[in-house]
Amino acid sequence: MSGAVWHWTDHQGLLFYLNSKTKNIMSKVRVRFAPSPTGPLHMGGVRTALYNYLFAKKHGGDFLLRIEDTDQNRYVPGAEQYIMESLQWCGIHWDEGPGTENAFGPYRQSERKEIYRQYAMQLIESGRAYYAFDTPEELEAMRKRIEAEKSGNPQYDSRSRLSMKNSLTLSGDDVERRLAAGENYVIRIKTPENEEIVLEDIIRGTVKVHSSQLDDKVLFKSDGMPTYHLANVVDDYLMKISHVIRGEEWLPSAPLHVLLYQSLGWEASMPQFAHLPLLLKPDGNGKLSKRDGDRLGFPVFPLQWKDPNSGETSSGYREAGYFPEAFVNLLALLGWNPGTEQEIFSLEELVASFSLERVGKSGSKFDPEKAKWFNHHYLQSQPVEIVAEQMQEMARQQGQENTLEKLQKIATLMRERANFVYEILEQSQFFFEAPTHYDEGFAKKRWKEDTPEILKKLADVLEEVEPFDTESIHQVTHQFMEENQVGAGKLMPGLRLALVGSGMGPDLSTIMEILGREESLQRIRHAAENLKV
RNA sequence: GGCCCGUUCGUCUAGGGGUUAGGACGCAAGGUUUUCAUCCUUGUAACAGGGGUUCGAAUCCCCUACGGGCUACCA
Repeated sequence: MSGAVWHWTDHQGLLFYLNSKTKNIMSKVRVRFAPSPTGPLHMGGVRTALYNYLFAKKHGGDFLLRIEDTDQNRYVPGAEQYIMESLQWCGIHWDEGPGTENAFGPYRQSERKEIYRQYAMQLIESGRAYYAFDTPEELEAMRKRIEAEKSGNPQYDSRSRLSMKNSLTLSGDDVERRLAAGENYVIRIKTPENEEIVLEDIIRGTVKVHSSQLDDKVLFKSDGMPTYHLANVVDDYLMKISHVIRGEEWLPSAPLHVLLYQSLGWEASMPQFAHLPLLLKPDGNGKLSKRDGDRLGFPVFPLQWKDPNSGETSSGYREAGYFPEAFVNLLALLGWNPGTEQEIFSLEELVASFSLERVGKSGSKFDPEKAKWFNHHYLQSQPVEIVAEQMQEMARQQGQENTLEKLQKIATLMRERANFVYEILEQSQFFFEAPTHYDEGFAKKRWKEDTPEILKKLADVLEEVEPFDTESIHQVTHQFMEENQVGAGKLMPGLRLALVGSGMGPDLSTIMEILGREESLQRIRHAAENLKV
């Protein structure tokens, strides 16, 4: 948390901010989520998007989606679509993005190509950047040389650039000739030699880096596309982004971005930064990565993803049976907390409670067990109609056809013991088919010599129950126990074995109501005839 | 290697000079239940280490250790 930054909102949701550099600037909150379509978004990316969204909505601002596809070599077909579908599934809706027509668009960097060149040229003209003609081999040789000499960082920087082929070392004529001849070139930033770069991070406070540690990063590539660094600064400026909320992996290059704002003369409208702690692998160390796929025993992706190149499929939270509400809830609490003991939050509640000041500094490991607990909660609070519909669909895929009415009864009865809809179905199989075998251990303990006789007698009584519903069955069964001097501990386990096939499950009267008279009696009599211990 | 960031129960975390260091998940025990599960109750378990500053440090400062990120014409 930075001591130098305070902010508060008014009722219009405008954010006034004040920091040590800028004075009393009033601006609308505009944030962006800027993924690269190089594959599926993993849960860490979704969390970044979520925090951006929450922050924007909290302050009545805009949330934009910008596709950072400046690396044409890494483009993966379907990735952009996947990203959008993932956000939509989570309920994270963007105000501006690909597909929305707006003065700030387009929102794909590949469609903004010409814009960047103009600013790269501006930097060249003002002496803040320069052309470089070095080949990959020459770059490699330079790194090796510095490494061997131990004369500094093996990088293209204010020291080494003087021994390279660029518009700082070459004559003006030579540079002109090379450009005219169409020789490959890049544009690099000319990092100041001796300057302290200070940035205020909302989460981390003041971060200082000396410019001598920074290298002359490529801003504009030989293929005519900008690198992330240039594109991101130019777009954030043009799109009037007020806060850059992104992963901690960007912290080391944040000083470069500050330098770019300064060099382009945009320092007064530079956004505020907030670098989020990373999501870590639950086993061992390191940040969670796409490569982790299903290796850890739980999905790392919001939605299932099929890699178009390898054909490999990675599972997603949606397909694993998670409700988007649960996924969003658990993600929100991974790195942020409200300062109260509330843990269950709807998206609306998150919007109301969220603040960057309460985002922690250290990385968090994801706990699959707690994820299940969240889903359990949302399974209980879901309208039972929805649960039944999902059960119907799942059962249908397994070739089972059931009425919604029956499934609703089952869902009501069974869901509290399940974490996922599919678990309800798994634990409810006895509703759909009669036991084909009986749990041996349970039978051994509870199926007594006289159990078949008692059950047959009970079946005869149940034959007459009217109506055949939970209440009547319950009443008649208890009356039966009393009249026949049979305790519940004696009758019920056997009855359960007959109806369910094992020693588990909910209330037997309710089970019988759902099964119906015919099926219930058939099961009881079948067990009485056939089960021998 | 260099630069930067971090470190409270197993995990997510509260707590920011004086607390029995709080909650949640998990785990364990007990209760409820005709069974299993749910549910309820109780319990288990943490300030990385060392120096300071202070009457007093989990909290402020320094060092160490450990972990992480970055170090591409990737984002």
